[in-house]
Amino acid sequence: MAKDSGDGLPPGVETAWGLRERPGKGPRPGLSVSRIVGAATELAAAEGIAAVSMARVATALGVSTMSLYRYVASKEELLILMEDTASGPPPQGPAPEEEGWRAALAHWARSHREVLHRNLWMLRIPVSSPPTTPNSVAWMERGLACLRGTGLEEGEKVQVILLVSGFVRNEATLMADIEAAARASGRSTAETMASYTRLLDRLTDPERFPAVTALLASGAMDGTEGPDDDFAFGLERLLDGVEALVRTRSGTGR
Amino acid sequence: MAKDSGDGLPPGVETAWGLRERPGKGPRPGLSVSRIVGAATELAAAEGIAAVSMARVATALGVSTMSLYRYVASKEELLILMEDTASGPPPQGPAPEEEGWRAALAHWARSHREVLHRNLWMLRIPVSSPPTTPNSVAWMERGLACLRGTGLEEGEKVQVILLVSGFVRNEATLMADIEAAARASGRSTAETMASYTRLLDRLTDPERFPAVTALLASGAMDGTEGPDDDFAFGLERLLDGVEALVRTRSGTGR
DNA sequence: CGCTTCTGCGTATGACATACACGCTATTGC
DNA sequence: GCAATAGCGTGTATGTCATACGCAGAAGCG
Repeated sequence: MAKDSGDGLPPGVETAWGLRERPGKGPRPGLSVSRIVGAATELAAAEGIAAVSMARVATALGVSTMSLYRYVASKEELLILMEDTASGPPPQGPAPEEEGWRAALAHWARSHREVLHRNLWMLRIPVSSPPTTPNSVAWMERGLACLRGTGLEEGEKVQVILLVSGFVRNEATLMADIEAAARASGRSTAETMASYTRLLDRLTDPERFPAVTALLASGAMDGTEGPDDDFAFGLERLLDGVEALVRTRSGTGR
Repeated sequence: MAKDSGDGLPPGVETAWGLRERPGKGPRPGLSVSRIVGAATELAAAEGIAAVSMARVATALGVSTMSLYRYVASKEELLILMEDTASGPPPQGPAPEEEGWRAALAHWARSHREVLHRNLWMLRIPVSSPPTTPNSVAWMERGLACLRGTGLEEGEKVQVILLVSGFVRNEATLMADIEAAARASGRSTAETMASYTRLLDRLTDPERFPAVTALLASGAMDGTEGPDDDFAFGLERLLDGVEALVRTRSGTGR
């Protein structure tokens, strides 16, 4: 009865939290969750998330497909575990007391972005359930910690964190999409953008789409701004918005 | 030679733009792109995007699976067209000259949200290419138009629009995920949230996760705030951030 | 009329997640 | 020592999916 450690947490996730002792009954396991996750991640990094099928992961490990199900309840669980290990623990970063919440949160956001950048396949995993894996909770923890001393209510802090992480994810996805489209067509990202603007230019009647036409004419879409600038721009806007809120509260603002 | 209207625009998308005349040669088509899209959308609304397979759409229309490929080059194209028709044309909304860019952009964002809310399946479609369908360009047009008179550069306007639409999409996805999880477990969203916080509470050691522990203790996760409040909160932050930028420019700020 | 072109469709291919049942293995209680 | 037991690896099977290919008939063109 008390074997299961509580609410319906998937077995692999329980392993990740260090719960679930191995009851050394049957034959010794020839595999491990982490080996499976490792192989799957390698596959995803090399050929994209679409290449991650139970069959291919199994052959990469030299076992049969069905063996994996002894360690992982479903493919979805495998993906969640991949995400958790790829995220890794959050970085230390500057403490909000020393350099202010803004620097701390900006560092957190940039670290988050780097993780996604290094593991672009993460962006293609459909989100299905709220985060319950150790590292994702740890990231949440660090994000919240950035907002110590701002005077924000706890609920507001979560919202801010969700706002920032959503932005990071979004920005990274946009960039990854462009790069993926470029790679698919065998051209550079700049060429891809250029052909896209040319297409838009051909499609948009200046009368029906004056603002788009003006945008295209301005040359702003010619890709002189790199993705790093885009990210920095969005993050500054976001943090400005948060700062406006923080200033209305009793925090020091430091 | 000059039959194809230019760069590699998918045939169904060309139809959506009104290009591509029917060369009345063969037998009259018994189907149409819009009928296919309609059936697929009904299916998605009723059973989620996962239920949309070429086979099921075809049977819903009383034709064979392969017939669909006479109208649509691939399933991906079908999804794009579904998205376009479900979005519909953007709303008129207040002109920035009358009520200010902020009210205009807020209205744009809310309308965007309503579309997603009415068609939750849209959130599950993997984004693959930059928007080239008529309605998506029209939405972009209206978004840009909201920023008339702000003094922002064209490039900045796109970034702001991308920022806001990313936020809307993100917020809607978060909410849809919770609702989906609730429906899957047969409980209400409030119960689902409660069981989630209980789970987190059990997992998080107060020493390792002080901020999360404080959050849980504060009762802020007890779901008294509805999703509408969350959305309004995030949007205000975002617009505050944009406003900070606008104020540094020569625009009237009106 | 004959030619071209487009239609709908049947069949086939190869990939996929996963249920199920079997035989085997290490440990535990006796 | 020994049997019961639980965990392990795997083979086979099922049902679903997107889509390539080729055929037969229809509609318009000359």
